Amino acid sequence: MRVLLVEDHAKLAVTVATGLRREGMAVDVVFDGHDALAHAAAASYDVVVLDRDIPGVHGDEVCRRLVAGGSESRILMLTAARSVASRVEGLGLGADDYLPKPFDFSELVARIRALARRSRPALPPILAHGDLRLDSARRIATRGQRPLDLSPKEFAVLELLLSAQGAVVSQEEIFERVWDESLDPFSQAVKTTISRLRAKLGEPSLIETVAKSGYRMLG
Amino acid sequence: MRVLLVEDHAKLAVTVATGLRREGMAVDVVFDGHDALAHAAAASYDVVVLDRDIPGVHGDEVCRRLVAGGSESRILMLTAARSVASRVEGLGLGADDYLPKPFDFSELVARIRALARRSRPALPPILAHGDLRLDSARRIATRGQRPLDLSPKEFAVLELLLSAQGAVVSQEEIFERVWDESLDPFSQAVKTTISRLRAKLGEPSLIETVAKSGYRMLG
DNA sequence: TAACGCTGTAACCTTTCTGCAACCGCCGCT
DNA sequence: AGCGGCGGTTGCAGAAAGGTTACAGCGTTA
Repeated sequence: MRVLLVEDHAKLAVTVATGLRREGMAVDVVFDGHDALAHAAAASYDVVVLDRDIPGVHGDEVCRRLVAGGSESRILMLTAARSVASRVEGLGLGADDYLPKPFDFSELVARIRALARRSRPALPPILAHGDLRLDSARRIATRGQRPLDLSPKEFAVLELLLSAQGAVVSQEEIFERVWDESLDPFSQAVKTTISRLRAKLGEPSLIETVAKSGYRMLG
Repeated sequence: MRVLLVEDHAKLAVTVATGLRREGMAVDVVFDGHDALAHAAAASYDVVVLDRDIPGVHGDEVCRRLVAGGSESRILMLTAARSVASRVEGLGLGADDYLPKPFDFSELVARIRALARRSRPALPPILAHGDLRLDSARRIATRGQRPLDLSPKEFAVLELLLSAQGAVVSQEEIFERVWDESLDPFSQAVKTTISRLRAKLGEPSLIETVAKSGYRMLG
């Protein structure tokens, strides 16, 4: 695990760095904001431990630039003040965690570990078919780059068709699996919904009608 | 945080429940073992606070069945005896912690919190989503640089939405996880709270409504 | 005690969804 | 060619869902 420690008080910096190394982390130390930015740009750290009050570029500014620059590193801010106001500021800058000084060393270690462990959120399973994508958990559908604004019923029907992987799905099955019994079995709801779906999906057409049997995804 | 309190001593139950609610927890109370099992099966609690000596099904048995049933909840046993032997028994049944009566209220709160934390180890110290940040431990929320003044309920709902990482969260689930049973199930509390949250979060809008299925964080 | 903040209720308004029904067009059969 | 069946399309209206706001009860605070 790689850690960048940004701390201008030499003595504290050495103490902390040594302690972290003893915990098995690879620690680089810099003393001011400029070096911090330079190092962060040059190497990829899992966690940047950033004292707020440092020479050169102020910690807040370093934090802001790291975030703005799309850094992959997690930022743990060390704040001297413990007032609510300063906490709020810390949060607003985009840090991932913060720790008021003075802090307990074991707590610092625990927090660094927690940040490093935090992996990028696992991507939800996505149904894809050609350039069409359905994210069921988020209820988002896209065709190519274009987001599709689907109603719940439309989404459900499309989800069903996609999960059939190109096999034909009969109207009856669609009806049974998307609607409940309260609806007239001779209802035209399915064909209406398919029609609206086609309109929203756009060209080239993705839903094929198989005469007298049902529908299936093309592609 | 949702807590199920199983305690047949009415007066004590009310006192404890009130105290826990004041700490911001959603507390359901039942007085015997049967109800305890029924409730635990029906809803998902973070922590079950279980008096050992209760009518119906004995506390030990409730505990055993919860564990056997693969419950996600953490179990905190309240035991009358304070002997080491009873402690061993309690833990042997699968409880996650135990507390001998009489106990200090603040200790109960601390233990519940500790258990809840353990059940959700993945929650990062600071929940972030775009320029929105929540520090759950300190109950501070900011949007960009601006601090948000959220009420407890608003905070809880926002926390839930954030932790869903953009997935859709149904109104029902929000209701179950933020409110307790004392509230009418047809209550409009959720939509009211969402509305107030939106107003406080400001523009651009961050909470999206997904028709007939719930809400999700945008972005 | 007065003032305040939090929260649920209710009333009212707006938006969205969705089934229906009428109409259209294609195709095959007589 | 004419007809009938099947499927597609679309305007419409009722219903349901969601949003907003004022207000009241309650507990806490000054």
